[in-house]
Amino acid sequence: MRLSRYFLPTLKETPREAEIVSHRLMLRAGMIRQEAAGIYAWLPLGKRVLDKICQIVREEQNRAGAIEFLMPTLQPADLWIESGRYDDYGQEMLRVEDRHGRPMLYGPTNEEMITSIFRSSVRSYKDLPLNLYHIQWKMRDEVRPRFGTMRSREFLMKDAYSFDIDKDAARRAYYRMFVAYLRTFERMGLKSVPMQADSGPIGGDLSHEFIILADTGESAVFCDKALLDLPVPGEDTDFTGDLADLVAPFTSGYAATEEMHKEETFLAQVPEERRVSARGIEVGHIFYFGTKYSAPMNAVVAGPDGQDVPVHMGSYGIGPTRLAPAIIEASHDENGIIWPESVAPFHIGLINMRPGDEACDAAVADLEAKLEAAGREVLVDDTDTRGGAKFAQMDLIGLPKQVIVGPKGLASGEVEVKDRKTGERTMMTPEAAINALTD
RNA sequence: CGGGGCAUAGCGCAGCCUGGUAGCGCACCUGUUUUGGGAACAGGGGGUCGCAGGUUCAAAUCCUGCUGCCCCGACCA
Repeated sequence: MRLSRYFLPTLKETPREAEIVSHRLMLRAGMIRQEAAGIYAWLPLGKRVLDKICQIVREEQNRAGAIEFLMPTLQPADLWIESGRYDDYGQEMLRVEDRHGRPMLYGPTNEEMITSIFRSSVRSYKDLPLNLYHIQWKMRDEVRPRFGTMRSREFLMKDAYSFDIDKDAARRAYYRMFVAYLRTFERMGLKSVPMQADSGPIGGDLSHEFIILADTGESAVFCDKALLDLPVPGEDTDFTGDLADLVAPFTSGYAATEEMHKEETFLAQVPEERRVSARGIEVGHIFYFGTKYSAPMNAVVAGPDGQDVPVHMGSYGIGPTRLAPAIIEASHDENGIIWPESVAPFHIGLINMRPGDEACDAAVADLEAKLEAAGREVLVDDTDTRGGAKFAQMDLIGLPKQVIVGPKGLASGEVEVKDRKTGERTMMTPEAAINALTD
């Protein structure tokens, strides 16, 4: 991609409304633009990041046996009246009426709709287990949206819904998502800590929030440092088996958000040197809720004995529009964003120091073609901006690697390769650069 | 929803107290010189001063009402 033909409205100065670093950097890097309180447009660079995040989420959901589909953003109110949540949800639910006067709503979540879809098509326990997910925009009309897309009113959410014949099968489904979540966040370069969450009226221990530690986190969290060092299950995990043994290490240590925190237990259970008291960002939430929706909405299947029983359900959420700022909170420096390779909008920033200079143009075009042929995504700065400004902008948008092509280097047949994270700069031949960048 | 603040060019701001027909920096356009870590000079374009009323010969400025946005708290993926 050539910067001269791209749409990348970066800002030198920070818009006044942005308080936290990820919000400032997303605005400055031209990733997002605010359209109303808590409502954002995703500009091309931001859209690329969002797509990469969604793709990782998708791959790990699929790996864990979930099946992607898509439900609409607008839902008929009837379903919510049936579940009893239409009145409970209050003003956070954006309600609209269609031209026929039919009450509709912009979905804040989809339990009702998925239950309705399930019950109309699934009749037998033989069709279970089933886990369906989608990645769709949600709307929660919060009183005070803030922190950019970290807490927006309209947000993208991956929500998965599992259906099982009984509680034990539902637990296994829950563990599959548990492991999928650990893997998902790790692939984005995040250290996530599952923390037991309030499971509401259902009770039990099958509700976890996945928290990443960051100074700007919205809630205080407490955990055992040992949990931070646990290895995450690998790609070869067999999701068809019971994952209880894989999950156990993550649920055995102390980890709690402030709502669930019990100081006495924390002090008793965790040795002083391992006590972590920090702030966290919730990037995922999974829970088992039994027959909460299936019973009132009559989502039943015939069991082996031929008798209908309500299915046991769980739901599992990840917010990609929150993950983008969460990753930035975890990975930036004073110059801008530092994207982990896996979610970087482009892998390489290729800077032409002297556009119009024949040798520079040719070297850049050659590098661009070869890197792209090797599957690297390259953003070429071919603008006639001065060098300093190019460097600053490239650092701001945080591409993991930069290649700088200019007359000085080319005089000795070399280009400069720079690592965004370490700042390390190395002169090498274009061929060596291609090798170094296409491992 | 309680408390506080802000609204003037794309972004950051001054002007308002003491009314007189709008300014600075960055960004943008033209030209020249430049060019390896946010260039210099010269010229230029862009604003119904959030909206609606009112006071006045005259309102960005004073008064009233509204709207939007931000921050702290409570609430929430």
